[in-house]
Amino acid sequence: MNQVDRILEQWGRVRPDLDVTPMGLTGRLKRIARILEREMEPVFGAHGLNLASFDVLATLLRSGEPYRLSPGELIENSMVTSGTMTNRIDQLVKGGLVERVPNPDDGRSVLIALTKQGKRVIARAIEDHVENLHRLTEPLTDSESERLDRLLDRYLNLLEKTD
Amino acid sequence: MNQVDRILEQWGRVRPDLDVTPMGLTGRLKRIARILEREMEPVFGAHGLNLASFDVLATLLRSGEPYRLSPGELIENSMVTSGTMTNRIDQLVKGGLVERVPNPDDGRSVLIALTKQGKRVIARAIEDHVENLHRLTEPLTDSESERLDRLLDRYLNLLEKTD
DNA sequence: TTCGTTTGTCTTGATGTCAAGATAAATGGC
DNA sequence: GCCATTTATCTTGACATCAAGACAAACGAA
Repeated sequence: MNQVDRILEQWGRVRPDLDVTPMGLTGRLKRIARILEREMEPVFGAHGLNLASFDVLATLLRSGEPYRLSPGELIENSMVTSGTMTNRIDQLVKGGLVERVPNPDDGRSVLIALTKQGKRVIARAIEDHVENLHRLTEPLTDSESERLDRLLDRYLNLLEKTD
Repeated sequence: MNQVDRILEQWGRVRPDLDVTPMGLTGRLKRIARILEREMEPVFGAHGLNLASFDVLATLLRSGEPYRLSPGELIENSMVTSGTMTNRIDQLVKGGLVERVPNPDDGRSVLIALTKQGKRVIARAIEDHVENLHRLTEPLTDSESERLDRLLDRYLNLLEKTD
């Protein structure tokens, strides 16, 4: 009996007219996501990063050579607004991890490029992060992980389709 | 093929030495949680609330008569810091939805009590919210919802045990 | 070519959150 | 009963985010 179950029970007592079944699923999702986020942050911190800066650098690294993307491309990958991305980039520029270079194909745009130091930092951070993810998912059996991943995949596809 | 799958594929190309399998599960979780949150906000907004104020009011309502809890109890329910809860309560007091009353059993503490208006607002908001949750989970079949909920329940219990 | 529209990025102001510490009451060993 | 410690809440300062709008370049229909 965990926190979410207790919440469902309370609603059943106070508002028995409501069918709160879906709250179990969404509540657990939210809670798990929150816990995972908090477990990830210290690993980012060990490399001088936070969730936001790690997110941008990792997107650049996995885009492959020459490790350059426009702010617009970074925004698509991160589900944040343009103002947020400007701020994230500013911080990274200040830390010397990326630089803004003019986009030769579009005068309105710039390209965000990993610096040498930025590449070094994210290349190491991603290793620790992946190791941390293994630690965080390993309590589940392989079969459970697979089934959970499949169901999440299906749900995500359904949610994205609805928009 | 969605965004998360694309990310896994990119990592496979750029860093084939890393086993990024767990990233699928955690990435989808995060993304779904984010989408759900954004789908919920407009419903809260329709009642003059946001996620934070809805959270506090709903906790008070489902606690049952006399709809009073200490800030500490609210903090336990919401996974936020004490400073955050102080701010949330301040906003609700300003809006006339709750009031701070002295705690007769403990001079350090106060009780946060739903006002008449607060109770009216949250009682209506919770109905719309539950209806919205049904909409958001209904693309899944009953069987899928159940299996997903069971797996999330197990994962949440495992994560909370580890702490 | 021209000029209105679209696109890509940045700016501004407000808000919600957190960490760290302040404050005041309650608790407990002596 | 006294005082150090613990507990409950609030304060402060910093920061990430968002919505709305500003700005400049690119586009496209006439």
